[in-house]
Amino acid sequence: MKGEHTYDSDAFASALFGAWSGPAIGLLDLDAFFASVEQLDHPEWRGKPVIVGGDPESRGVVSTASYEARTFGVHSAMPSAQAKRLCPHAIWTHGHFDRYREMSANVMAVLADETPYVDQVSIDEAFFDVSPGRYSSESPVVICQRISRRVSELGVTCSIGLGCNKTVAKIASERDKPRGLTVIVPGTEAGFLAPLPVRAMSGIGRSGEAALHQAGIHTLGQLAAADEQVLSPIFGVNAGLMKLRAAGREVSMVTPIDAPDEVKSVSNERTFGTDLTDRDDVDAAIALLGESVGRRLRRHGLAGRTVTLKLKFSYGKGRTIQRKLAHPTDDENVFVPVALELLDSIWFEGMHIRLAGLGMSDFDMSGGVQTDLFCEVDERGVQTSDRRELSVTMEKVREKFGRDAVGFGRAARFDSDIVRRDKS
DNA sequence: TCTGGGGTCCTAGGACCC
DNA sequence: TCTGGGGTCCTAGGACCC
Repeated sequence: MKGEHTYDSDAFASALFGAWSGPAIGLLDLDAFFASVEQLDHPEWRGKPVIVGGDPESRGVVSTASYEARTFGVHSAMPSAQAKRLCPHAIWTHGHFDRYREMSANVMAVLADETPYVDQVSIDEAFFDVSPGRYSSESPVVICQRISRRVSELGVTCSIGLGCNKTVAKIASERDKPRGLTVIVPGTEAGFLAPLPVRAMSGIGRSGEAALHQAGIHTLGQLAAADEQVLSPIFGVNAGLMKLRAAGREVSMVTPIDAPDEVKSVSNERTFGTDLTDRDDVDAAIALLGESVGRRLRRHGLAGRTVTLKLKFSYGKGRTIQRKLAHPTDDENVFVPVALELLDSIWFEGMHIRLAGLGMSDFDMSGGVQTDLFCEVDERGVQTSDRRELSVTMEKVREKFGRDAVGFGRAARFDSDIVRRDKS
């Protein structure tokens, strides 16, 4: 008997896997998620190639392609213009992210109803722990089949991988899509992983793969057996962990669902349809990015101490510059001028800016309040300005009357076609 | 007609302190 | 007669993920 199976029959699975030994970790991955939601909401699009992504005419990329579009060779992260050539008759949409978030929350609620141990890793993926005896004594396979069925009832489908840890579950989930359930029986994971290319394991990207090939390591089996001295220059402090993961021996923690993931940074960036060369335009773009970052910081109740300005130039290379502030702030009237000073430090006439990004991080508020006579600091030790109230008021107006109700007028310079990516 | 928009984590060098 | 080593903070950049 091989360790890898795809099951269709409840009876067969429960007969075979009534007794599961050790941890049972699942990964649920929603199939072509954004495109599937669009097809659910637009019945006339079902069975047709649907592409969620950026504008083919500017510099957009494909966020998600429906399975019908994938048969034409279209896939995530492909430049939209290329996708358009491969599949000219595809239905295009820029996406409806509030709707995707809503559907994602419904799916996560199904998971939470089955087990309290859920780690949501993205809008369309979550690990869950269904180890027998941890929460329920039911067969993990049966629980996964039920999850799959309940998700289908919501109008979208998922693929699930089940194994002894996250690495195994994740790779298993990719074996059979869409609507697959792939089970790696405990004890068979090393054999399942060994022949796979190193790139199959998350955490190994293009450059990691190249470095491993250089060292003569091509498969996960070879990685598991490799000398840690060889892996150290490639993975740094994680060399030992990568070996363990490749061997299928990693021990995964799946935290209870109510443990909120700590937000480490909040940022906003924008690629322009045509490069910005005028300094006033760049300043306006940064101010606009700052509004969005400030709004999200305040919504999360966060205040950051590090301002990061990110630029990409027309010839491809980029720069990121950071500055640490004396006080944390959630007020763009404070951190946007800092970002503009950072820009001053590298700006030259003739610069072609393809992308500008602005981020805030370093939210640790435990450092205590420093006193500073030269800026306003509120009772939390957060630096503010007399214009913060204006920003807050504008947000409230927008919430009530819509995004375009009020603004500083600089938004009009840039179209807004921001699209997020979904890999499945 | 080469590459979007979020994020996280790690490394390495320099400044600065003892 | 100026020099070692360790620790920590800050900054820039890169790899990776969805």
